Amino acid sequence: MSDQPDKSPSPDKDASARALEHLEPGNSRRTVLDALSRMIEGAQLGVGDRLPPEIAIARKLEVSRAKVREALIAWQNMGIVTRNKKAGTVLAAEVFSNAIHMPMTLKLEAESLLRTHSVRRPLEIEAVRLAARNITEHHARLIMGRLEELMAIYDAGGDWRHADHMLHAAIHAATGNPLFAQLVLQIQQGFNEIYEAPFGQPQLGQNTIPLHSALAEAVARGDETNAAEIMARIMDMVETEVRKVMETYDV
Amino acid sequence: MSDQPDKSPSPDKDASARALEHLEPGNSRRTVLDALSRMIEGAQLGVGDRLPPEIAIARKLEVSRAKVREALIAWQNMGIVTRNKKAGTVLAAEVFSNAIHMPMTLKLEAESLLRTHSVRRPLEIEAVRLAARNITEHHARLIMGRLEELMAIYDAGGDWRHADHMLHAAIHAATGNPLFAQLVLQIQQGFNEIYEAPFGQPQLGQNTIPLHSALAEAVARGDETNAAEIMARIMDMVETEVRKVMETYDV
DNA sequence: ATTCTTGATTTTGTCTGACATTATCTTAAC
DNA sequence: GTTAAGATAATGTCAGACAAAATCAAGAAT
Repeated sequence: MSDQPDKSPSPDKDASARALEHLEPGNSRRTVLDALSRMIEGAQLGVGDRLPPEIAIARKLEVSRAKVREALIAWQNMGIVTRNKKAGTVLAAEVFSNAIHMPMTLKLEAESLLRTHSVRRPLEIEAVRLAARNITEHHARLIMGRLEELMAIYDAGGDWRHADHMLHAAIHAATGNPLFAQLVLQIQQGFNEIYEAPFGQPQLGQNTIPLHSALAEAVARGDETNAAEIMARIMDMVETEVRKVMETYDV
Repeated sequence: MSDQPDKSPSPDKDASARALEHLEPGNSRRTVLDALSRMIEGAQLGVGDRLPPEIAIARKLEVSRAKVREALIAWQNMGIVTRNKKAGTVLAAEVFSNAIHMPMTLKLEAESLLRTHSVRRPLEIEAVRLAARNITEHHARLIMGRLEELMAIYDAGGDWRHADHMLHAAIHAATGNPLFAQLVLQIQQGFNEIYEAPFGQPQLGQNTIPLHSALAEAVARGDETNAAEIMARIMDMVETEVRKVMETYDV
């Protein structure tokens, strides 16, 4: 058994202790988060490092534990840290002491993912239907080209998200109606913003990639019904995955 | 001294008391925010209305004040509510707006009527399907009320467009997914902008009004299939009308 | 020697009750 | 009528205790 420099045994504890020394009382408004930011910067904490326990922070900062708690929970809600019973509070995203005001990124309200998805679903289905109906040789070639790129990256185990997006964009283009592309793009962005931040699990939709071959072919061959059917199946699979993730994380 | 209906002295208090009755214990994780969401929806609270005080919520929900506090602070951080000492917690944004941080600045201007319509179509159909599936007595009553208003104005030969819009809004509300309302509203606005300016013929969709009775009833009775069918017919009729107008004016 | 179990420990999660602070409302004085 | 002082009601803060859960370590069983 070789050493595992990736997940060293107790870097957290070191980091946590080191970090504590960078905390100073200094009481004023917005103290806690600022102090923590300075601490993180000063102690050079990175993603995966552990923050000191609430009670230690509270003592060092000379405030009550409740106040520290609320501050840390605020960060948790922003996806900056994760919090677990014995594991403590762990940095999940880079924190820049200035950028903490984070302009109200999106927070995960319980069902926002599913809501977003349920709007995307009919649009995507209608889009492939239209694309199949209005398919031209030019667009068919474009779609099959994008499919090829996607499958190459997917088979190689790379990050297929961009390629996936390009394939869908090609299909939207084939509808002859740019509104579909615009709308679905925006919805998709909203979806990703909601999803990636809190869960940090980029592989949502992975299972649907193999289905994309059949989808692209159906569209290229002009088979409206089949294309719509496959897209419906893809959308349902995504929904299932979303529900599973939500369950896992008890959202 | 005349009364001031605009800034009534204590509407908050009314709202706050009314709201309290929509709170139910139900304990699990993430309870508090969910319960509050339901409360806001149930009591029909809007921007500017006041939530009950922390302690009242805590008692009603049978949890500690600290827990309620953390939940409310989370919403505060999201910009959903504002909190002040004596003023209490006040709704600052629609609760579900956080699900939709998307800019949603659709540039519909240049697009043609038909393009707009073909995006609206699947959304409206899916919306009535969802509305019928999730229909509640409250929403059913709301929809039928709006239908009555619409038909009264229509029969009297008045300008029914606002009433029509209100009916559709009620249906969107019944879906439980505010994204539908937002999207369709924007698309509809784009549609109107494009249409009214060049053609100045406000009665587009006139023929579909009689169908709205059947639509509203189908939704209210929870008949997904029938509702979707009728909506599809309505959308097709609108499309036919648009084509006719375009032909007439040689667009 | 390895695996499994069991218990101790640490940390967050929750509750309780009290007091401080402050924005608003009320009342009284000018 | 306007201003000023006090009462009030809400959030803000604190301290201390216990519960729950994840990790860690030691010992037992294979």
